Amino acid sequence: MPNIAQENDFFSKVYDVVRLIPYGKVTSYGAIANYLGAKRSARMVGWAMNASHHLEHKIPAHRVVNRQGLLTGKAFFGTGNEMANLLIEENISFDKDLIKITGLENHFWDPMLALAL
DNA sequence: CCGGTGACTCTAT
DNA sequence: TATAGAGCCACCG
Repeated sequence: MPNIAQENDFFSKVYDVVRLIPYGKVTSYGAIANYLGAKRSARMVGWAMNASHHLEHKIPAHRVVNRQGLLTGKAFFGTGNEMANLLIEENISFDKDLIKITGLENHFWDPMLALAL
């Protein structure tokens, strides 16, 4: 059972959960928000990810996609298909456009279940 | 303190 | 199957 640091900041909680995403797995903004008790606040999770770029802490933000498995944040990884490439290296299957995960259910990691709230 | 902003998601048309 | 609108709420200036 992983231990989530008792962070008071919403962002920090988000980061904690994202860091716990296992290799080869992905989750959604909404799932994280839901786990944190703010299921309608997926936007905040996305925003935290945006801010994470500015941090020194490494966050596997590429493992966080939207509910459809769409790489809505790929542009934030700068050039090319870096985000998709990172995921492909983790055996995540993509469609030909390298923008959407196929068989998302196979790769989905739900913090609510995995962390057995 | 107030309001704009957003890497989302759900619902209705 | 698409598109559009509304709700959501922490952060920053």
